[in-house]
Parts: sequence; structure tokens; C-alpha cells
Amino acid sequence: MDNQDVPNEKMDLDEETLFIVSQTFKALGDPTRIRILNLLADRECSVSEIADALHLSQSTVSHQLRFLKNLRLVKFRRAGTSIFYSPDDQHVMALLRQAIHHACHD
Amino acid sequence: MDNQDVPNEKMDLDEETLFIVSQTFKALGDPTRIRILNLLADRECSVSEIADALHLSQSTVSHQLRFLKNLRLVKFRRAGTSIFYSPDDQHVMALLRQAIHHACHD
DNA sequence: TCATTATATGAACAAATATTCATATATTAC
DNA sequence: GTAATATATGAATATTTGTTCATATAATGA
Repeated sequence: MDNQDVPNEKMDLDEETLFIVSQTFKALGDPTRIRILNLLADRECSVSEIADALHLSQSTVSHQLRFLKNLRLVKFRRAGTSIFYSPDDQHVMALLRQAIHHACHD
Repeated sequence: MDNQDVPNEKMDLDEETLFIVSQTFKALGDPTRIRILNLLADRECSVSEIADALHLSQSTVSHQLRFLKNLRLVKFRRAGTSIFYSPDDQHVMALLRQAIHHACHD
């Protein structure tokens, strides 16, 4: 029932693929980033909205958003002095959704 | 086309779920552990087989296997003096397979 | 029992990481 | 222009993490 669309290719991982995959999972391996992405999955948010919603400092949120931005996991748009962030990688968001689903139901 | 089986539940993450999810992704966030799991996805292996196949020291492999074992991501069976490891969490293996697939094809 | 082989483990170390604090940058309103 | 607000950034710090080295444990065969 899981992942009919992902063929079970037996492959050796080349250096680049390995790097991308580990980077991706590393991004999802921190509670703060998970909470941020989970919030953005629900709605686009400004930095201060994220900080307020998750009880985090502005600096912490900004640092983590830079991390996520560098990996192109989030995108942003400016609106006045605010900057609104939203998810930008559906594959990674799917991984997160799946992991949360499994953690909740197993 | 992705993840029809994972409903898009908007949920706040409780502490425990957050911990499980971040632990899971942390496990997948290291190149060495990815290589080990990717190898085990193909075939059951002893510690020394893993070390040989991936050009890692016995100690490194053993330490990482303990890590994966603690999270119940791998299981093992003894055969003489050898111990053979294999995957023990189909959900996590599915996440890995998906991530590799996406990294290769995007 | 003793030697051999395979694996596990603890300590030490270096490298990576997340957060905080202070401050810089940028936009808007006046 | 200046003040106010929102966000970004760099340095410092504490913690976590991955590997190595040395050694311990466990099973086998002579």
C-alpha cells in the first residue's frame, strides 16, 4: 500500500545523491525545523508569526529559515517590512507528512 | 501522484511525536547510516560484510548499527560468530527509498 | 583450555550544530 | 532626513555527533 510510485531500484549511491539525501534528512532532523515546516504546511507565515506561534526567538527562526532557504525547502515573498515564507519542495513536505503520519499511527 | 495514502492532517505536533519524527530523520541524516541502510535494503549483511562493502572500519559500522538498532530500524540474527543485520522498519525504508528516488530524478 | 575470528563498547577527540546576544540591513511612515 | 518595525547576520557558546583507538565480549574449532 505504500509508495507504488517509487520503484525499488537497487542502486549504489553516488557521492552527489548521497549528499543530497543526507542533507535533506538532516534538514528534517531538527525539532525546530520540523515545527516550522509543519506550520508552513498549514499556512504561509511571516518570520514573526512563526516565532510567536512556536514560541521561538526571532533570531532562531531567521537562522533556521536561512538553512531551509539554502536547501530550497522554503520560498519567500516580501510584503512591506514582513517576509512571508512557504514550503517550496513538495517531495520533502511529503516525506515530513508521511513520517508524522507513521509516528502518530504506529 | 504522491502519497495518496497519507491524508493531509493538519495537526499540532505533540512533544512525543516531534521527538520520534526528528529522531527518525536524524537517523537518516548521516551518509554512513544511509549507505548501510541502502545496502541492507538489498541484502542481509554481517557487520564485516558491511564494513568491506562500504570501506568502513568495523568499529564505525558497529557503532552505527547500535544507533540503528536502538531506534529499531534494523534487526539482527546471530550465525556462529557473525551477526547478520537487516532492515526492521518498512516505513523508514520507504522514506529512504523515496528520498533517493527524488534525489536521482529531480 | 587456548587461539582465532567476529562483534561490541567506552573513552577521547574533532567536527558539526542550534541557540543566544548584539548589531546590521531594509522597508515604511512621518 | 529620522523613527519605528521586521528581518538577517556574525560571533560566541554549549551541545551533539561521528570516527578512531584500544580493549572487552562472545562463539568456534583445534
